[in-house]
Amino acid sequence: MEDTFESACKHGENIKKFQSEYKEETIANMANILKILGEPSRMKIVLALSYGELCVFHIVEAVKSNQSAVSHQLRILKDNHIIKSRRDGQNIVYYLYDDHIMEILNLVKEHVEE
Amino acid sequence: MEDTFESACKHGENIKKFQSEYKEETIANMANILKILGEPSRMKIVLALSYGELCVFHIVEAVKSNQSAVSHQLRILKDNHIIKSRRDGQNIVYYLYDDHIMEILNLVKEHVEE
DNA sequence: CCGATATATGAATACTTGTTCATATCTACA
DNA sequence: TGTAGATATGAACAAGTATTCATATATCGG
Repeated sequence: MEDTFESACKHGENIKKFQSEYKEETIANMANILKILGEPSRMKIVLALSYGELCVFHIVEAVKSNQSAVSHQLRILKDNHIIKSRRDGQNIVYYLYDDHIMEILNLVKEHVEE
Repeated sequence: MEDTFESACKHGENIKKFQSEYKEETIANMANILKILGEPSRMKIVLALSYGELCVFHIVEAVKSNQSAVSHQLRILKDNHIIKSRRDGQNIVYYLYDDHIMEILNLVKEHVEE
């Protein structure tokens, strides 16, 4: 059994394992969530909320940004099920969707702190 | 002690905890690594390499891309210490820098598969 | 109901970045 | 040493997106 088209490397079999374990859609979903978290403005919001729910006013304060920018990012985080919101009087209170995201971010923090 | 400027929410103290625990630089580094992984083209390369080292030729095959695009992304991954490379004859063989990245990606995979 | 406060939204802009194309570099081998 | 194979690089282009500005919506107190 001769492969007529072969590089010097001998690891072709592992490619099939990779391709069967990771479907395009899975990879797209994985990349998508990381892309969303991979923006300082959004990352800050998530980390701030990890200490407890906050209204928009306090989020703006925490991340030292402005109301409009924060509101746009909150929308993106909410659409992607990273945070949820509820109304509390005149305020909208935001909080994390679940603990899973923070498990990931804690690992990332360890990683960057070596 | 009266704060003259206060929203209806009562969670201001947590903001300080967040700000002292996460410095700007830490957040920037965390976001940076997630941004890098948050691109399907790069994510695929990393996942493919998690099954073992590969030369560029095989990476191109694994991720179904082309030589130049892959080479550019390999550079970015290498510059950010996500992968390393060594020469093996005519080939350059790429492999993961350490296990840490895959720990993160495994968590992410769990997350998207619910 | 009205004004004030809190939040969301849409359009426009500016910036970042992934891909492509062409070409350069480097290694092995005849 | 010259040629072929393997990989890297640079410039140009296209596409995506974060921020800003202006404005809209919604809630509460009086």
